[in-house]
Amino acid sequence: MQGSVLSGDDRLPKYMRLADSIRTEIALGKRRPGDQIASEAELAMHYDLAPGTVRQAIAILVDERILERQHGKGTFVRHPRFDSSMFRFFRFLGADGLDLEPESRILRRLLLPAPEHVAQALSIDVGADAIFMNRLRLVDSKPVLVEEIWLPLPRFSAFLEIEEREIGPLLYPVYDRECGQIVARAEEYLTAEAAGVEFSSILQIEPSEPVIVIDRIAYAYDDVALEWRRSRGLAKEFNYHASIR
Amino acid sequence: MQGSVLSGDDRLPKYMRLADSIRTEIALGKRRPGDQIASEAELAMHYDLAPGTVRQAIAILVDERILERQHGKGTFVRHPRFDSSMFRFFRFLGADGLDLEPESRILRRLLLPAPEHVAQALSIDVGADAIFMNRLRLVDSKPVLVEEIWLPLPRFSAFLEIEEREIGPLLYPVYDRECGQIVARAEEYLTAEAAGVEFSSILQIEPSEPVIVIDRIAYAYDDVALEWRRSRGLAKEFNYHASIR
DNA sequence: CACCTATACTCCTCTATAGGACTATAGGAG
DNA sequence: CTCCTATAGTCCTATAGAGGAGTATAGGTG
Repeated sequence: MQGSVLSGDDRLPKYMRLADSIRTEIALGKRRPGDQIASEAELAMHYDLAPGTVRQAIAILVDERILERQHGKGTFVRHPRFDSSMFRFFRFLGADGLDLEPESRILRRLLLPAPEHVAQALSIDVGADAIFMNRLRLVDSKPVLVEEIWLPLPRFSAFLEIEEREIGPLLYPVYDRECGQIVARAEEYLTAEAAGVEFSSILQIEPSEPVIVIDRIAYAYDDVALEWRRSRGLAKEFNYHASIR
Repeated sequence: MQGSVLSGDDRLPKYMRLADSIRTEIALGKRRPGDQIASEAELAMHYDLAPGTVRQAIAILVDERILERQHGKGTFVRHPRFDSSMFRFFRFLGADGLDLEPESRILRRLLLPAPEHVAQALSIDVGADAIFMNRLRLVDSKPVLVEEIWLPLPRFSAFLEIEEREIGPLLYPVYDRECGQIVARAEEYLTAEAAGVEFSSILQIEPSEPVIVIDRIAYAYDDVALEWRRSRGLAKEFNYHASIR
């Protein structure tokens, strides 16, 4: 096929409109992570563009970490891989000095009315029912992280039905497989506080000991908020790194 | 001038070698933040390259936040602006709800033998003398942040001589003006802990109250480590945001 | 004086083309 | 069977050029 025309505002540069068009295809689910997109030559032919213009469009999406180029193979929808990012920050070393894979234990999973800050983040009505899950992460059978997770309905209603043993330590693959929801990006907000009575007993520390609190809102490709999560972990195991310039 | 030849390994693509060449000029101090570099057309002429190749080289440096393009005006060495980044994280609001400019009070400034972690970061000998500075940041006359700062000799020897009143709240401009040292980028490492007796008294809080600890190593354009800094601030005023994908 | 216009310089968009480098596969040589 | 080679498809590098768009300035117009 040849001579197809780019949609969108024609006052915008062609490379932007092509990038928008590919981004939209992904947001609509026509292309999933891992899928190969059309080659640069095909896109150029299809939309009647010069190769350089196509490359410029793709460069934008590579920069946004939506696409990934592989020299000699093709261009692919990137697999977002940050579910375990909490363990970029928390390094738990076993007696042998090697990183340990943390276990997961679900403490509660039920419907509850969403509190205000959650409802706002997930764009649902305050007090509307949502799925609430309470999870404990353990390393060497010692608790290191507690999580409060909120998921909106009806998008995640299937998540209440599935067996607990089907839920591994990584939740985002489960969201994809069981509910068809793909997490594309997230925003994290980080602070610290004293553990307090509730969490000190769960984490088996003193109430005055500091914990890191990470709030995360996860979004789909179309920017719909999918999950609200608050994680608390031992501050002394926590180390975050950032490069700034 | 025309027909100049790119230096560096000629197995590398030309755009990379041009980027390297510009980066090196900046590292050597031939170009300073704010300076305008040669136009794309001039560079293309000078090195006998196609305009697209020059643009590709500049794009790399723009991506690295070393250069900045201004449509219609030119391309400039970017001003690194992150000295106040601590106050991206700590938001101190006055009674009127507006952001407050924090004051600075230097508690100590003297030569001391560098402890191991500092010496390692600054690539100097353990126990070698270095400048140590202890600084307090205040908002509304209330202490909110304590800083320990280490600077290597002989690079910063002028810093010991200058009057305290010449040192404003922002140190990096002082490093530039007084010592000719430009901070180009930094690495930050973040954790939290209980304040402890020493810092609780300085920050006027309880010893058990949590504080955020930010270690920062600042580097020049040529990747020489210029400053080691550890800042401690009230955790409850601290909020860090990150986008991940 | 205030305003407009022409000019020159900058980066930006887009076209068109040629060949190199990397990957994968099919088929033949040994 | 293993190894090599040819081939085709992919992204990557580089060339050359035309015109658009934003910025600044000099000089003319009213």
